[in-house]
Formats: sequence, C-alpha cells, structure tokens
Amino acid sequence: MNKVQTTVKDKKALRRNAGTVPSREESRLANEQRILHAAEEVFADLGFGGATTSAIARKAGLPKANIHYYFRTKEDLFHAVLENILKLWLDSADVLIETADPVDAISRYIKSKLEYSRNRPNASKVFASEILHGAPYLEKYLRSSLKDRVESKSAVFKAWIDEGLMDPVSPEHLFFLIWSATQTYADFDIQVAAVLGRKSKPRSEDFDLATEFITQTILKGCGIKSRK
Amino acid sequence: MNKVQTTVKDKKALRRNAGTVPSREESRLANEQRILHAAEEVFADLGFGGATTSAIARKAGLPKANIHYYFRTKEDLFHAVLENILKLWLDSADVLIETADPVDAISRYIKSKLEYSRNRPNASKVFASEILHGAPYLEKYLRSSLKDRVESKSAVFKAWIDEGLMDPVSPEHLFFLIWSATQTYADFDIQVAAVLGRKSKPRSEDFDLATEFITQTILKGCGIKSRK
DNA sequence: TGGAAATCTGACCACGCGGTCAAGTTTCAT
DNA sequence: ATGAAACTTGACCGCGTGGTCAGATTTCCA
Repeated sequence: MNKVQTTVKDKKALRRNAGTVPSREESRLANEQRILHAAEEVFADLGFGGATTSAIARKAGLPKANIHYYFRTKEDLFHAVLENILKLWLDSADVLIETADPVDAISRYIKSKLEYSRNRPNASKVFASEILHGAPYLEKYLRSSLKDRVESKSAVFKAWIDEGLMDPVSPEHLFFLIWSATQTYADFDIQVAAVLGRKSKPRSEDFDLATEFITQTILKGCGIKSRK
Repeated sequence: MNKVQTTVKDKKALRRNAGTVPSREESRLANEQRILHAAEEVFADLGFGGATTSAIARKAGLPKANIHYYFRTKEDLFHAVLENILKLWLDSADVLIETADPVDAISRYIKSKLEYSRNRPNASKVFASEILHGAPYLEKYLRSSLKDRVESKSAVFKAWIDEGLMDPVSPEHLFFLIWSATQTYADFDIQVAAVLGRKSKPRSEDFDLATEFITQTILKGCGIKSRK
C-alpha cells in the first residue's frame, strides 16, 4: 500500500514498465490521429452537416469533451481533416515534369490517382463533398494554390504539344478528365460496385481494369507519344 | 360589409375574376413544384444533413408547416427530389441503340449529359451527394434498374465491338468514364471555375470546349468508328 | 347554398446538437 | 518531492431542429 515506486494501481505505470507508455507528446499526437481518422470516416459517411461530434467521439473511442479539447469546434476539426487531405492531393502531380517521357509520366499520374482512390476512399469523399457543396472553406485554396499548380503543370503539357508529343488539347480540361475519371472509383464506389455486381466495394481487379482502361483511353485519345 | 358575392376581402376571388385563380389541383401541383425546386437547391448547397426544413420553406416562400403538409418528413421530401432526378438520369442513355451510328450516338450521349450538367447542376449535385454518402436510399435502385440498364446498353457496345466499330473496351468502365467526365462539370463546378479563373460558375464556352474535348478524346481513345 | 374535405399556418414541443466547465488525474521539469 | 501545466471527463446548458396540432379559411360538388 505504501510501495511508492512499484505500486500497480496505475495502468500507465504498468505499461511504462513494459516499455510502452507514450510520452505526453506521443499520446497527444496519437489521440489527434485517432480523432482525425474517425472524423474522416464520419464526415465521409454523413457529410459535414450530418456528422455529429458524439458519433466521431464514439468511433474514436473517446469522450466527446476530449474531442473538443483537441479541436475547439466541429468546424476546426473538419478543416484539419481537409488540410490533411490536401497534402496528398497536391503532391500527386509531381510526376509531370517537362523532361519526362509523356507516356510514362501520364501513366504514372493516373496510376497514383487510382491508388489513392483505392486506399483512401474516405479522404476522397470528404474532399468531394466539400467541393460539391460550394467549397465554403476551400474556395480560397482552389483559386490560389490549385490554380497555380494547374497553370504550371499545364505548361508541361503545352511543351509536349509543341514537341509534337501529344495532340493540341486543353491542358485544364485534360486535368478535369483525369481527376474525375479516377476519383469516381472512390467517390461513387457504391455505384461502381452496384453496376459491376459487387457486394459492397469494387474489387482489386476492378481497379486494375480501370487503370488499364483509363490509361489507354487517355493516351490514345490525346495522341500521347513516347520519346523512346 | 354584407355584399355577399362581390366583396373584395378575398384575394383569390379577385384573381379568379382576372382569370388567374388556380384550381385546387393546380395549386397543389404548383406548390409541390415550388417546394421540390427549393429543396433541390438547399440539398445541393448543404447536403441532406445540413439542410433544414425551415431554410427550404423560406426559399419556397411558404410557412414551414406547409412543407410538412405536402411532404410528411424531411426524408420524404429528399426522396421525392431524388425520384424526380432519377427520371432525367435514366432517359439519357436512350440514344444508344445497336443500329445507330456509333460516333453519332456516343457524341449525342456525351452532349446530352453535359447539357444536363449545365442546366441542372443542383439536380446532379443532389444525386452525387446521395451516392457519395453511401446511397442509403438509392442503393436498391442502383443494384436493380441501373444495373439492368447498363447491362442492356453494354450489349450495344459489345455488338459494335464485334462489328469492328470500336476497340474491345469494357463497356461498364466506359460508362463510368462518360458519367464522371461529364458530371464533374456540374458537381465540381466551383473547382472548374476556380481553375479556369471564372468568377463563380463555368461559362458557356467552357462547356462547349468540354463537350468538344471529351467527345474527341473518347471517340479516338476507344477507336470508335462511323458506319458512313 | 350547405357543409364535408382539403388546404393553410402560428404556436408549440421534445429532442439532440455543439459546446462549456469545474473538478479531477497525470506528466514532467526543476 | 513538488507544483504548474497538460490532459481527461461526467454533467450540464441554450438553442435550433424536425415535427405536430388545432383551428381558421378556402374549395367544390351534391
């Protein structure tokens, strides 16, 4: 009862002795991640308006008040989820550089977009839902960062066009086509599954076929040629 | 005060004399339409969970209780909106018939899908939002009517493939491509507008360019040939 | 022209929501 | 060892929501 150091009434101390107790910072980060993950799922299922903080808390296995300790308001939490997703979105176009081989670069881009749809469907849905409902939070970002990004990557397409490596298509609309064609397998997975007769989610082989089909159609449709 | 027949305290009677009073049925239908229209807009903006019946009532210019007189619950109203939209969706694939000219039929199909995106963006958004969030109401329909529809129209594509009029692509995935490529101009109009530097909505000329680009890319990408 | 049926609406209600708070417990630098 | 700061959480609150209802008004046809 008075063994000060070794008493076992403290679960944390027990785990610490097993070498598993997280430090303050570790557990803070871990909790934030749990909350963000749970929130992503709930927002994807119910939308911002339909989601409740208590549903998120339940899914994260924490009391509701704890959610509000880490994220002041439901809106703050939603924004944090979106920020997380944006990073993934931005980086994917990095394969598109002027000196790359067009066939190679575009194939990779489509492939990575589809892998994202397969691996992070909830992230894709939250993002889609935000834009669908008028992007009240993201609009600024869309008009600045994304627009700049697209402009700079459009220059790559234009260079390829000048080199005769692809047909003179509108780079912006080509982006819209690639984005929509690939994200539809995440955002509308229920529809895809229904049409293909899958029980719930599209299968792995459906994604493979989609990759093949979209890649071939766009390469051929835009007359994209290899340097080799 | 006792002029029984001609008293003017009754606005409806006044209008009736001007030949404009709607009958009971007319006004019922008119009200239903007003409510459905307002609801479509609010659901598109806020999603099912974010929409409120009083916001819908305000937009329709009717007291909230009246909304509940015509549609018992918010869910009933949402379903009514969806049913309305489904009709439009189903009919659009009618141009795809075996004896048609492939280039012609697919061009028309893409064109009509894009016109729908331009003219009824809110309808498209409500539909998208429902599927995005797991299609709790539409799932049955997706797995039956839509699947049947796609299967029967896939047969048309297969016949064309056998005739050597197009490459041997997966008809289902071709549908996914056409749907996503065209609907993105309604569902993600804010993103399209932002990237193209438009103030709010994409312009008419953006839709024209999109039509041209998508049609050409898919025709060429799938090697679709004309009978002529 | 009477009165049943349909339509309209202001006032109301129970409920669940986002958010707060005070009283704890745990951590950790000193 | 200490105590300030960080974290945890059950209990609570005001508000706006979806939905109800009773009573007034209008329509319509027998």
